Amino acid sequence: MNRSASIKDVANHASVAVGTVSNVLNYPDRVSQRTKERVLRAIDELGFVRNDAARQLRAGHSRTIGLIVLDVGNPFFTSVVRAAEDAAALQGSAVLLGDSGHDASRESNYIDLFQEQRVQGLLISPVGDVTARIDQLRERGVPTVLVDRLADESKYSSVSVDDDAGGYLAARHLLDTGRRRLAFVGGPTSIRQVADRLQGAERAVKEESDATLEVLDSDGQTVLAGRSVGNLLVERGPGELPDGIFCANDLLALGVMQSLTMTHTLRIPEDIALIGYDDIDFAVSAVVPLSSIRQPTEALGRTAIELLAEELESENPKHRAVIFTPELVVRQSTAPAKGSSAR
Amino acid sequence: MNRSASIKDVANHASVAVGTVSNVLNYPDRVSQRTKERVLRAIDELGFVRNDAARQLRAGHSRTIGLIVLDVGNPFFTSVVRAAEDAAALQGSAVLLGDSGHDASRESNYIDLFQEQRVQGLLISPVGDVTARIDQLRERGVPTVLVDRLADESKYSSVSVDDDAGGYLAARHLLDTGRRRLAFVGGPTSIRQVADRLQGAERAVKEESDATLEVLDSDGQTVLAGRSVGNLLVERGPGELPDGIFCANDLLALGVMQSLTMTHTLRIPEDIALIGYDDIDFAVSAVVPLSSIRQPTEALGRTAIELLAEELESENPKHRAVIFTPELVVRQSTAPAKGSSAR
DNA sequence: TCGTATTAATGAAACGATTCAAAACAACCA
DNA sequence: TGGTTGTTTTGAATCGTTTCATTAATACGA
Repeated sequence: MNRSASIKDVANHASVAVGTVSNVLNYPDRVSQRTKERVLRAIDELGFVRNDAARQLRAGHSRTIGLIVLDVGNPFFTSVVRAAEDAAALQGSAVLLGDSGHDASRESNYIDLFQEQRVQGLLISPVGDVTARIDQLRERGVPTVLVDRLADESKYSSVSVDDDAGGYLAARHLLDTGRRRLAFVGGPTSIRQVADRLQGAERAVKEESDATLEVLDSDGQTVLAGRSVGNLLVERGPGELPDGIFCANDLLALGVMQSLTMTHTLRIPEDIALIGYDDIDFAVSAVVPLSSIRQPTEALGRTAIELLAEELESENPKHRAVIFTPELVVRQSTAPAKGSSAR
Repeated sequence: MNRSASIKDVANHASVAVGTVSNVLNYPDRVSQRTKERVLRAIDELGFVRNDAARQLRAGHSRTIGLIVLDVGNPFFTSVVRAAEDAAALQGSAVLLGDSGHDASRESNYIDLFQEQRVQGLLISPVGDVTARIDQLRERGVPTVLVDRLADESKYSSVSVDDDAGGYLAARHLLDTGRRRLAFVGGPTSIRQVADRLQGAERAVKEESDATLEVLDSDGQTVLAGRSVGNLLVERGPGELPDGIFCANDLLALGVMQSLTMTHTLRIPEDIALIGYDDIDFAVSAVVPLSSIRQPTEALGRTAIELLAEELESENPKHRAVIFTPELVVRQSTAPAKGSSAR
């Protein structure tokens, strides 16, 4: 059996018209019990499987949604993807996944591919400026929702996380547990996320007249970069040290933690409290379990699908920019210092 | 502009027949320079994009390959996926990715979906026993290659990694660097991978008459499980300790490392050498950079696509089971003990 | 200028599902 | 029995490509 059975084969086998087979598949109520059974038996006997290509050719659109992320290996996106897939499945759509790997040309290739596939809509965490491309897609009836990027609500729908709020949350937590000499460790502030988190932290520190915030630039966002910063810290005199450190992500924090704990002169959290960002799996199983800021990735993925559904339903575009607030996860690395009066 | 332009629109706009437009797209050589230019201009002006559904309806098959993995969040699979995507792109196919999440029903849903999409073939890292399903697919002309699972070569093609060899490699390395009292730390040996790695290690140890191997059961394969095992070790008397530990994966090894380094009584690698498995990103940035066994994930993904291509080309099935050998990655955690004569 | 060989362009048919107006059938009452 | 209403079933038309047998155009030599 080389060619798979078509609806016509099923119709012949069951001695009915093709339209009837189609009705059994799509509008079972229109078909009498008797013929329905005959048709279903024929389907079973022939091992008939719907040809989706023919289906969507007729329908004019597919039942798939394109999703392009910057890096599927990044747990943040992995989680967003999974939530989006689940939400899409609920409304009967499947997700086509593309990984741009921060590469604009790969991104462009995926948009081309998805356009050929006539996806219902596109979710994209863009590499560069894709507004022109998105506008063009919309003209052709393919709505787009931006993911992990705040967009001008009058023009596009988007889902994003408030990094400023996350930074505030982290710094506020350090202050609330009695720390006053804070330090921010983060890569180049040209990265929006880093800049926003720093800004939020500054906002929190300004609320306390006796608190200070020192900014320590890191060379990237890796464990090794964090260790370098940590090594600089341990060489300082006791009076020059911060008592609370907020790292722009968990990898940096783990690196800092390594330096501080390796030398055995500084204890976490007694001498220095430490908090990261992202709440990666490793945070909980660090030598000292790491406090962190968790991003609502499931909500991001789910909401992105919902916004897309909204765009698909209404003809006139009424876009929404949904901004989520991250969540503080407290662990041992920021346990209150002895004798401090946490408010 | 609601409906996107079709090949017919392009033909009208350029005052040629539809067949000519199709030829410009598929066989540019058959078309004269002049008309080719006219058609291309029309395509550009109308923003024409091929409708892939119509295309594959005509062709009878798609240009996509289905890939179902157990967990996209697992770096092992992430890497396999990326390699498969790249290899597929080279031969002009795209990969549809499905994440079964170790759930047989999700797996089954993806197989259904891919069958409706008329994928050219299927790569699958199966949850349960899918042989019946695979046989059925093959009858309908959809070949399948098993990924990360060794299959009976007379029946199926597969790509897998030799865990026994990996275990041997790890233990042999510990022996070669002078260690003699080895320990294996690993979860339930009901997991095939764990059992095979242990078996390989035993094989290496048997080669040295003066070497011993102790098996320490861990409760799962996590950092915390490793730390528990490590805590038991540090309570032992000096004479009862192993001098080389092989952990069934890197997470366990990192946990063991945490326990040993936290107490400051035992040094890595001077007192105890430590080697893991998988070579995750964290291995290199551990407090003591961790030696590990790297699995050739890129080769797995690439080869899976190649085997699928072989199955697609030849009508009569001549399957191959390709087994890859993992690779030793030496880092500081297994640096030779002082004064030992590594051979 | 004519015939022939070569190259280019044409357009109907096919792929397989869905849709929908029309036909067939069934049920019911007068 | 005939008419009316409601329920099932039918099958041609359609979606947008590609294919391929035909036809048209062009080039070339005698």
